[in-house]
Amino acid sequence: MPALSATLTSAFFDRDPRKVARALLGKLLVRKDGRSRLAGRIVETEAYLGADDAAAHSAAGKTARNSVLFGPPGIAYVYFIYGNHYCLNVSCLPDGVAGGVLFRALEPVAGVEQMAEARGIEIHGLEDLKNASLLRQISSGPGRMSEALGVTRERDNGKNLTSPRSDLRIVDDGFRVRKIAVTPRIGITKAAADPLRFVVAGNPFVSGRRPIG
DNA sequence: TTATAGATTGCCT
DNA sequence: GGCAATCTATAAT
Repeated sequence: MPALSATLTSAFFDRDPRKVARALLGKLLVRKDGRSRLAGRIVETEAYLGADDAAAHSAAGKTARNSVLFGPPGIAYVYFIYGNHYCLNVSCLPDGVAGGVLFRALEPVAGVEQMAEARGIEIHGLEDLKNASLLRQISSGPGRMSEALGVTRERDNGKNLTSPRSDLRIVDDGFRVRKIAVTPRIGITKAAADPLRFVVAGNPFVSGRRPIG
């Protein structure tokens, strides 16, 4: 990791989820797992606004499940969906105001083989490490990237992502994305037309059939 | 107490 | 392209 890397602070998340979702593109999501370090570059996010967003988990008010979204910024909100998958979000806006950003896809950067193993994908040698379609299966989708990084509700929900000692953090290593595309969000039925999904244009690790841009 | 939909994925045809 | 897997929250009995 370059010398000028910095963990994002709570101030970064203390603003409109649309701004946070856009600004997160190109940052690194880093997991410290014992002696190993797993990292992926964020290439796809979705903004979930508070009270005015029918598709947001916070839309119906505060419950035990979604309380993190109503708390201070920079906290991990992890939920279990369809009986199969975990999805990772980060809370935005000040304590008392709901809002968050869903992480949807990563480009694997470090610990690629361990992430593949967590996904049940076999990687054998340099040949596979260059196999784009194989690498794509590791973390191109919210459930996939959570599995690759070992994210679960039990382990990570409520975790402060802005603490330097956290085993799950978001790091700015100076990388800047070239172009950002904005589209409607994926897999929702309410407020489905709103352009609140942000992707790195042309990046092959974005979820879905083909790259955007 | 029972039913249903859900911020998904992988396997089937 | 269709659909099952399988947990959770919430709505409907």
